[in-house]
Amino acid sequence: MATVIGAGDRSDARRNRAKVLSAAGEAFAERGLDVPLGDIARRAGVGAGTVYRHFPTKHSLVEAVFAQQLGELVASGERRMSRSAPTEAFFGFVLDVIDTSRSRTTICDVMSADASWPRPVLTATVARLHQLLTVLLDAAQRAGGVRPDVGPDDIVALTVGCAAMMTARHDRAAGLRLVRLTLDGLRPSGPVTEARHFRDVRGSAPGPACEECGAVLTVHPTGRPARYCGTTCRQRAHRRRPAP
Amino acid sequence: MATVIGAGDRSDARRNRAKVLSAAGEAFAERGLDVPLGDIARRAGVGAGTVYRHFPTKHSLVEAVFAQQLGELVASGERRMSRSAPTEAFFGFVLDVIDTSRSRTTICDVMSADASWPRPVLTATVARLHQLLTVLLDAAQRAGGVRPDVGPDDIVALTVGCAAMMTARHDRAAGLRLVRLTLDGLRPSGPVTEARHFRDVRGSAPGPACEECGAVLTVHPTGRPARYCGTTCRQRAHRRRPAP
Amino acid sequence: MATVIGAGDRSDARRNRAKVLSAAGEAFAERGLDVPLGDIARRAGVGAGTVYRHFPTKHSLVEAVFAQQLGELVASGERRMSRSAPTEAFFGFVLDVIDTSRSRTTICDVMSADASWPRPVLTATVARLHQLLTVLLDAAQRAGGVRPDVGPDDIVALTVGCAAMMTARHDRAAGLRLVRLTLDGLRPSGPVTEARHFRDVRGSAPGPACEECGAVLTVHPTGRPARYCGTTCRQRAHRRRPAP
Amino acid sequence: MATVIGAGDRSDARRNRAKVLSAAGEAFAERGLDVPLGDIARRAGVGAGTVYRHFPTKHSLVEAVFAQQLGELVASGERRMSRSAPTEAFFGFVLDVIDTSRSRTTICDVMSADASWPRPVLTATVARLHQLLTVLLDAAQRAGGVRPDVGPDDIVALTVGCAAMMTARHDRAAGLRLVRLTLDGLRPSGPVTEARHFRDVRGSAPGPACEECGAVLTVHPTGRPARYCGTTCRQRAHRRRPAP
DNA sequence: TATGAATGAGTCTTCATTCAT
DNA sequence: CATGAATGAAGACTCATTCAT
Repeated sequence: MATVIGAGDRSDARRNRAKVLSAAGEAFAERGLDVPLGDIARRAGVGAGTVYRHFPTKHSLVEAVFAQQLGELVASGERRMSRSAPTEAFFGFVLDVIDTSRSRTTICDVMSADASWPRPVLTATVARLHQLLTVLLDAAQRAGGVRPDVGPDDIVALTVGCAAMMTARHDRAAGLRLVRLTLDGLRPSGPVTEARHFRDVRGSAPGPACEECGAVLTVHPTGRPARYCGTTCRQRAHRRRPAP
Repeated sequence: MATVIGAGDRSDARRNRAKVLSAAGEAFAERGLDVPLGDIARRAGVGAGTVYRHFPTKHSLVEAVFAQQLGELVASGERRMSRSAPTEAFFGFVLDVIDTSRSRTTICDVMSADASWPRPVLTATVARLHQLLTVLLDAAQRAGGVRPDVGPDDIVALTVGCAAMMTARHDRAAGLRLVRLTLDGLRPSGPVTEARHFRDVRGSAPGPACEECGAVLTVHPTGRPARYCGTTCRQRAHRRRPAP
Repeated sequence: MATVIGAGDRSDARRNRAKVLSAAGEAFAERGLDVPLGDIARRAGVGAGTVYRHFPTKHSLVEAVFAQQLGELVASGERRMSRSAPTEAFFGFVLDVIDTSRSRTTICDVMSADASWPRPVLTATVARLHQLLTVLLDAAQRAGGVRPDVGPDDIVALTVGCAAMMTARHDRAAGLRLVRLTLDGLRPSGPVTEARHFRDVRGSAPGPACEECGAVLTVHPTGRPARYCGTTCRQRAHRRRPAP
Repeated sequence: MATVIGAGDRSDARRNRAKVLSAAGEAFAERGLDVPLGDIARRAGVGAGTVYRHFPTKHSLVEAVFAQQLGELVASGERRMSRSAPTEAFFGFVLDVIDTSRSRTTICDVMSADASWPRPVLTATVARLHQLLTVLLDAAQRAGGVRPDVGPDDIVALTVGCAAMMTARHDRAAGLRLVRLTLDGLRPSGPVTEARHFRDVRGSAPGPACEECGAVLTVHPTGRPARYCGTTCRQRAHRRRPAP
């Protein structure tokens, strides 16, 4: 069991650890989590064993890289929170997350759950991020800057999605434009659709929605609760079900 | 020197090809593109050699799987185009792409360019998809159902982003709600932000935009063309630049 | 998970499996369980992957090698049992195990429990061997050819010890001579020591023995049961105990 | 170019050397010679470099550990020699070696030649041990306490074998009983077998023996010297030879 | 000087691809 | 032809040994 090294150690060790961390960050961003550890070592200018001494598993290296990056995000978010008006802080933070995620494409892999990579990783940092997001969102919603019917989980998903947009659109400015388009949907004066009549519910479970298309369902005080917004969706959902 | 088998061959060969294709589709969806070829073969109930007879490379198998899936999408899109009103057809198609991508998570990997997987893959089918999208978008825009200042590339990026949202939000209905929120931003009555005054330009290059925040820039007929919308953004961009 | 291959497969596969098995047997005998798998593969004239196909772990290869060797031993023992007189069969079998163990030195590692190698291995075959030994021993004891106060576990330990002797004494004949000297102690007319008055108890727990020197203790029907054969041994055992 | 430190150096260096030595002894006993050097260093509470300062190779550490342990044995043997009657001294010494080898299982690896570990190691100490053994054996034999037809090499092999027995039999008392059973074969009134007529030859080459079963061969002054004790053994040996 | 960080060759294992049956 | 066995180039990880602090 290799000894994991803390911050109080020898200066050269600390320097090496930092070199490895940043090399890994770059490598992951450029080539995905599959880059060989040897490449990272070479990029950092150290031997493979050194990487290993600091991060006893490739897994733990991934963990450390993202923990650091998320840590920086959280720090910047906390700074914003104390310095800006609630709404501004919230949107600024989300934009920060999205924008910086360009240089670490794989953040999706880490934050989203379908990642093939074992991900009970990062739990602590992710939890901190989530909490910060909740606080910021809550404040922004109380200030009237964000529609009240979205919850933290929605924001996380939107963020991941926006990061993906930025990645898909190679032009940074164009990508940001799309992101703004998307995030503007969060404002209370947001866009209006056929299925727009969201109930004013705080949190991530904004009341019953059509299981097929997601439209908000009118709640009747009596009768069997509706699952779909109409016959069309009921039929579609039926077709989707596997034959018994 | 395996002979690749076309559609005109013996029927059992065609059947095998289909079996492999569907097994690979499932496997990729469930476990990502990294699933070993042997597993796919086993799942398909054929030998590894048989997979190779039909697809000379793993790469080409990936290609074929997504070509087929995109092909189905394109077909459904074409059906929509001929049957529905332009705006409805456009949004229906995009929603289709997003919604079905849940069962093949990796569509991002294939459509987005930063995928670690070599992707000059699918060129043909992707081109067809792109063209269909262009046509649908154009029609919807002409019908006034979609704001005129977005181009096909924007739509692709939005689609990829929305697929990511669906993946990140495990609740399908909640995911769809976010997607609608996002796509509503495409409607002409879309949301309005400080940086909203998009110029009415078709295509993926909607005129000069702030390189930092994406806001549209007012073009002055004389003088040096602006790169940023203001001092704030200029300063930000400056900080982003690596030290010389 | 590589597919492990049974006996009913392709002939070349079977041949390769056999080649690997015998190469591994030789290699383990010559150089211990630590020989690199690559060396075994080279010795067998196959690729590393082939070894892997047949034995998904190095562990399982070790397992298979010893299972086979023990299997052969068991078979020969069973043959002896049906063909020879009990005492002859018993000694013949034990000598067989000891003598053949020269060509597979590491049998100790597998049969003895302190082997650093994970050894819940082989349980089935070892159990069979143990049972055969029990039957043979029992028959020989009933025939009066083996003193009645030893149990199967004693025989296993003696066997392991004798194998070690053979290994330590490079001259095969001289080694066998020592082994005979040792095994002769099993005969009813065996050697006589100060502590020789073993109780006539069958099995591996032949009644109370001095915890220090192993001499058989006289059992008194009353009083506190003795742990040592005398003051000398009690004192020695005391010195051995760690200070409190 | 680490300087090896002798016994005449600073006292803390000597203390460190001792700590490493004892830590290594424990580690080898518990986990075999394969225990990583780093673990030994940690167990000793020193840095890896310190281990290296005292023992320039892992090999030399092993050497030192066993040299020390054997040294202790030799010392105790010499004490016995001067204090006890010859026979008692001999058997006491051998039992000592066997019994203490329980706490350093790997003595077999060091004393027996097939050890995968390079062993021209301990030559000096082993030679001393060997010499002591020879003296003790000789005295015991002259005193009539040990049969005259065994040599020092036989004793070494018996000792190694008995140590293996102790290891194989987890119950210490039961193990000791087996050991006594075995060592009793060394007494002049030892057991008698079909192949028992050992010639009274001192040393490790006690005259011509059957190459197959080890029985002593009658030497005829004329004719071709016999290699086997009879037709049965000749046939067995023939079957053992590899096909040409 | 002692420490423990760095090194890199060597080991096991995987898997895309080829090829004998 | 289909099958699945063989191949061998990587990749993750270990650890004896060296060397900077």
